[in-house]
Amino acid sequence: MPGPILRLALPSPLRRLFDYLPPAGVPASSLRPGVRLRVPFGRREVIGILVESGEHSEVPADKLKAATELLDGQTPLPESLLRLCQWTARYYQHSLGDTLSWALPVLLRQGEPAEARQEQVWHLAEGASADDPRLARAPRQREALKAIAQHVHGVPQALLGKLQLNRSSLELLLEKGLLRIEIRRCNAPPAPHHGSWLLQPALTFNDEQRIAFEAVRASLGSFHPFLLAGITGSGKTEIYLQLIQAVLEAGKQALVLIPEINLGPQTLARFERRFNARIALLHSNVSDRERLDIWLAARDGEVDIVIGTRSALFTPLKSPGLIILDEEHDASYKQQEGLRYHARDLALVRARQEQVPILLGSATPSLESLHNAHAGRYALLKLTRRAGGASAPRFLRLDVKSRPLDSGISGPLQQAIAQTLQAGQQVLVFLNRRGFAPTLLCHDCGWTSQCQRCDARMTLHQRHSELRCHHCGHVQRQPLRCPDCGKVDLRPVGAGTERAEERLNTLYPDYPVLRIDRDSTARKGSMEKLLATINRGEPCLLVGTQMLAKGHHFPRVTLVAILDADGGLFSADFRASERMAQLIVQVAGRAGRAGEPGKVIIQSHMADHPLLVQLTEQGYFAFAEQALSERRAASLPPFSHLALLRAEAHKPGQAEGFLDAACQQAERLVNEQGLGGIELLGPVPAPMERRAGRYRAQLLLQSNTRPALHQLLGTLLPHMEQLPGGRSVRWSLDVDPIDLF
DNA sequence: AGCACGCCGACT
DNA sequence: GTCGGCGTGCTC
Repeated sequence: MPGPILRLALPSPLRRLFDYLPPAGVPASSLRPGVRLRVPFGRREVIGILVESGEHSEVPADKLKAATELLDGQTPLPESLLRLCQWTARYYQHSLGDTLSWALPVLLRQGEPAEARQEQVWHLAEGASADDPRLARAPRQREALKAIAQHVHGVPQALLGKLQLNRSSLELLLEKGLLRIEIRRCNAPPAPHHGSWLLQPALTFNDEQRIAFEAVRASLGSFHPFLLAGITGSGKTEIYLQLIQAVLEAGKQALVLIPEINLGPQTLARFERRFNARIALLHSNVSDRERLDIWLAARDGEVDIVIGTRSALFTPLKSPGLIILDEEHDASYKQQEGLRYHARDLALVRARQEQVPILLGSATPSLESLHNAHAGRYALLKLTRRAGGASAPRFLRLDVKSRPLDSGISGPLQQAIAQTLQAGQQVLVFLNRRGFAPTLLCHDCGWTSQCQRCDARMTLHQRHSELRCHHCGHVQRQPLRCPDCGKVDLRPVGAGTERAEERLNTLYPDYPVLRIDRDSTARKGSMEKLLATINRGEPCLLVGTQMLAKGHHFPRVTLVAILDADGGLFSADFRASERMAQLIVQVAGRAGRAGEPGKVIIQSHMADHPLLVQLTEQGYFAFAEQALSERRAASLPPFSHLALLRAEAHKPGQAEGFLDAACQQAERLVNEQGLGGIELLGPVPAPMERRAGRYRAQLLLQSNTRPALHQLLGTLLPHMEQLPGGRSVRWSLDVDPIDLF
């Protein structure tokens, strides 16, 4: 029997629930977990979510307030979603209320009804035609009919004005039985036509694909994690498609997660070509209203396939059948602010909770996932053959020690590029650094383009005559003379994509150079334009950042040049080599697909670095084994578990002082609770101590076991909320950080 | 977080 | 004289 005390999760960083009395006149039976209630909170009103009911409250009776309104009379939030959020909040040591704020559509947090809205949609009636004799003397009606006929899925009421259709012609057509009105949900994907789920026949599998497909299909209906490790072009997507087909045939829904890049439309198009099904795409440009409508439709089973980026993980499904997470190694699955969750890890939890199989796919799986596969936690499915018989690219490590670099491009590389272009083929030049040059230097007095607010140099963007800080976004005009000594001898140091583009233009004046990075594709449609040019297939040069490495296929590229592999070999970040290897393999995978074998030239000052040798001579999986054994030896993840406490403050030393106090607390707790195998590393100033005008520090907690780490965090955080100075210091916890900066 | 309260510096 | 800076306290 539910008691009179309601325990609510509220949108607040405070890691606890708040007790309320039921709103006046609302029967206790309608107060089920997951309903939203409007409540007074401090001096404002917020929307909370009922987590549980109880008989008693610790809170003194005179402080207890009553909720003002019950928002969800009929349908509470799906229990499965609530459960996932509770797990998430506990794992990431985050407030449940705030976790729900990240997980739910904004409009639900603002009190919008959690019920589907209906709209009227105008359709052409069966057998209706513009040649109907009754329209011979009704030109306006005939035009209106033609306009409606253009829209296969009908015209929603709201769009009539935009199409300049007036109500009266439509009414007359309706009376004549030439139009009909359908009532359907707003923003719901169009209902499938009757008949088969397939619009296009499935492709034929090779043996490896069949084995992988059968393994996952056999596990439909129960929790089972799979790691699909398939080289670029080995046909992973076809496996996804045929598994989804099996899910649709079983009357269930599929959730497909993709990285945060422009792959959404491409993926959607491919799915829409194959399936006669209701497909919804969730990405960052979907409006709040649409997002809510899709959320509701998925919850009600009115969508068959949900495709989306990180946050789509929290889309409720009425009858989930399968979760697919493509490019599972991609860092965009990890949220880097607020609730710092990893969608890949949470997808696993969700799959287990909902008893569905989950398929993680990648050509370059993360070391974490490979480790899980080795440990038997995931079934490993390998695809080693390229479909269509294209051969794997050949790698060439080019030692640039003591070679002159011309805007980052060595002599031998210049020759290789020239040969490729002369052979009528395309070249891809990869450089993971935007702008013209990372620094501007006064040759006379040594001044550099230091950012005012960060411990970093501002990057020269020559095309816009600007210096930009890539860390805080500060922009200023490019100085013509040195701000310190006034001399006119400012020199760009180092090279970014803009400089490489300029140099390549000079070196190969007969061929177009296309730059692809965040700056060149910022305007809508510019990426499509660039891709269209590339796909025409004429010889040209592509220069760009990791944007080039993801998803798109360039069949006419036969030479890939990686200008600088050293960052991945020298960095202090223990994940740098893994990321570099993934990037190299992913970029290499863009080349040589149409029968012509691809060549990949990697410039490095450490051309015989063991990891680079391993990667280029024996492939990604050999590299990964080597990297994993190094991680094991150093007790780094996945052989240990990390949590990172970050703090920042306006005054120097303040953040460090705060973390010092936290560290002492943590030490005490470790001793009190006899927690072994935990190390507290720090606090230390962050690798870039000053950023956006704030001084930053961090404290790393490392543990041999996950339970010990979580036990420590569970007791440490409540103390930290009460630490003095907690208000002038902004701090946050990152469980399983993926970069330590 | 959000929002109020409260106590000290340069401005209409 | 006050407008407003951010330290500190609280939210069932």
